[in-house]
Amino acid sequence: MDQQTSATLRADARRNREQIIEAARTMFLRKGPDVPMDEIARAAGVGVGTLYRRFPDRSELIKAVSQDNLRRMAELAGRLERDEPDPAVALDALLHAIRDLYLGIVMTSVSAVAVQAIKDNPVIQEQRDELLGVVSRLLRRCQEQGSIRPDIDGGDLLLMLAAVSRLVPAADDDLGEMAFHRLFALMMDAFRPERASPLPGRPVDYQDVEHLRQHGGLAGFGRIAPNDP
Amino acid sequence: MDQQTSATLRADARRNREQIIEAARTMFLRKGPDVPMDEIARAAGVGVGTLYRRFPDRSELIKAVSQDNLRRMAELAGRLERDEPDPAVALDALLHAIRDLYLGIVMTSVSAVAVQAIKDNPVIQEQRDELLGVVSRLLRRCQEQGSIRPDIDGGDLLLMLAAVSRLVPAADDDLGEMAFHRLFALMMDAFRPERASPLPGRPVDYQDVEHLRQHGGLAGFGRIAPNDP
DNA sequence: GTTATCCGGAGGATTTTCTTCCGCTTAACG
DNA sequence: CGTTAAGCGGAAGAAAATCCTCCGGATAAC
Repeated sequence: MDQQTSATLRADARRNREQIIEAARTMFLRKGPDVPMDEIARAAGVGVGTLYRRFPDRSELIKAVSQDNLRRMAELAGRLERDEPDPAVALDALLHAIRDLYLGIVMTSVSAVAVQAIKDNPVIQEQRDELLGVVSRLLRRCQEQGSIRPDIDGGDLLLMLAAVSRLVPAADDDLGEMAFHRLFALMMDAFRPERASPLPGRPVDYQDVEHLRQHGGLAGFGRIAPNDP
Repeated sequence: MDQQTSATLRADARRNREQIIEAARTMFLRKGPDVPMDEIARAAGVGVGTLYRRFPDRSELIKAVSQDNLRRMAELAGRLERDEPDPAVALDALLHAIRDLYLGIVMTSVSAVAVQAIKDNPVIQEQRDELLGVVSRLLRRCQEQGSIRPDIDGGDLLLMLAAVSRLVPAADDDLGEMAFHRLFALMMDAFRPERASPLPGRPVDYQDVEHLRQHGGLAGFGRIAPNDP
């Protein structure tokens, strides 16, 4: 059912499908995972009927958004690692892409439905591993060259991104846009190595993040779909 | 109606009232402003009836929580400014108090209902101004003594706190607790001067935050009560 | 120009959340 | 202790929010 997605679809239908995913990506970030379907449809400029025709239920939509996010990121990550010799520049570019696309890293790494969607699809799963792998390697190289503090791991980065991502700006608010960019930049400075003060606890890795997701250890984490186990 | 709050109340009733406020404080942070009243009641270990008897509707509860938050913080802020000569130590202590109490700075500074509640009560309003004043002064002194980067304002601090506060840990999860403390520390490091790279935009002040709240310029900001104007 | 595909959104069905109400408990006080 | 006024819990009816189907009309494709 998901295969003829882009193939046998009429032009307007394909356009609408993309608009829906785009709108859902932002709305999930802005209002949370149980934002009403009507609102998503309105934001996408289509009727609810169209939304339901393309995505029979909420979890299908979440799956689609997650996979789309992941595909974009994996693509970019691969390209950057291949073409950009300086890991600091590459990591910077990757994080900026997350910001500019409101990519909701939370969703692709953290939602149970999204995780299920990923497991269901070997290609996507490979993309996920690839993406996390690239981030890990870039991070390590940055730490080796001294451009990122040594006392953090990928999970720390992920959690910080998740926190800041929650404050995605409204579409038409310049001040919000400015504040969001600024907050993001401020966050990135937190990872710089100069005179880093000792952090409590220990570096948080991807496995920790997975544990937090599964056990609801942090509010706003996991349970991206209302009826997640 | 709010005056005999602590006065003419039977001992068990007063205890319950406090438990409700405590539970609501955390639940608002964990689940957002429209968390069902039943959940708050359950978390407080009381029946819904008790909750409604004490707080006739949601906005009364939000008001009570906000005022309670503000009272605690203003008290601590005043004490710190008076007794602690080093502004860096004082500011640090203030921020740690916010963390330890899950104080929901968001709510006290940012919700329309909370803002209304504050305007309704001159004493509380004075406490609010006092608190923001203390933070401003401490911040300025820290910047003068070189312990905080000079290119930020109070609003930047507030927004960062709001972002990180959203990831309040679950009650019984050690990993979540650790990650939360760590994230908080990481955030504070972002404000140190040694690693300051040029930030985009301009310093965000309290007035900007107020504007963002009123116009919904940042997701998750403002509209703490479902029917906020 | 024809037709298969797609669209929008009104509105009934369903789920979630609110709020009241009353019989049972308990703190307060002599 | 015993009395009593204050307080409690939570079942259940009311209200609100959300879901999702359905079909007359529009439009891309050829």
